[in-house]
Amino acid sequence: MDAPDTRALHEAVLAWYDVHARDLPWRGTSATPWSVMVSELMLQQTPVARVLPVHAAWLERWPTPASLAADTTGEAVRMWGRLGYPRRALRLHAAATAIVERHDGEVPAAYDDLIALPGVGDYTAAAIASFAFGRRHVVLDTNVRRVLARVVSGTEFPAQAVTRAERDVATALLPDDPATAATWAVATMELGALVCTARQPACDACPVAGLCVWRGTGYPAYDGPPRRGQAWAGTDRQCRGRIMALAREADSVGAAQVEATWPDAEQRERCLAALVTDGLLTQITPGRWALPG
DNA sequence: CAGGCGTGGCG
DNA sequence: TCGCCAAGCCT
Repeated sequence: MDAPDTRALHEAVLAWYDVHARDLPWRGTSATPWSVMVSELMLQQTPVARVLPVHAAWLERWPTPASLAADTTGEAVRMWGRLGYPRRALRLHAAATAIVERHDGEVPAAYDDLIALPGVGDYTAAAIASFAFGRRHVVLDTNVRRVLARVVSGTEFPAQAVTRAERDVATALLPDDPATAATWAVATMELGALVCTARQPACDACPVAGLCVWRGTGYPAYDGPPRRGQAWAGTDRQCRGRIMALAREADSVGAAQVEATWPDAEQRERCLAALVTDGLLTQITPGRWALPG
């Protein structure tokens, strides 16, 4: 089966998005670049439903990069709540500081300026430039990668890391007009999020089912290397999470409270020290810790 | 560059 | 139930 016709693909996906796009607060003309940037950091590895309330509260409290930069990292971590990966809160705070220092408090529009900010990698830089400023960039997130793997390449899942071939496919498919390219980017992401999902793709509802190589070749099973899972029980990540949950809920925590969170003393102390090193906690007195003030 | 880094919902 | 998954980044 041949790769789908680019024009037919564009028309089908864009028409579908026009009807089915979710009305998310960081989309649309009223969303500021800062709102888009905050959403992108929060959405890294985190479902939309969990981001929505935190994003709203965050922008209410810190409507500009300067307002966040003027507050403490500890307050940023506290507001981050249970979104997970709390170092993202530190990076967002650091990015806000850099934006004030280097860009006069305005979120930059250029990819090169964006990717130089803490917590902003290739995907996030392309996403902000595209969604907030209408620029033309290849936006390769897990959704887009899965959609292109199936529709164009005929495989159920993409490789572990982005390959050159994969980027070439995405580049070739990117519409020439910047505004259309930006819509294409968000539309392919949305298609992956709502229809072409990882576990149970809703091909009946898919606008490009008739063009899809994976479907057209009978849904060949994934035959690549085993996909990386995430260990959890007993790991440092779980231990760190327990300690951070305590710290978010109180002004400060004592050694006895920390002890009660985790039985293995050596691991507990190691994680506590690492959290301090990471800047997520500070030792305020001997045997007492708090979010950094 | 493979592995570490949170959290919770869902099939 | 429990493994898989959710708009990655950093080292």
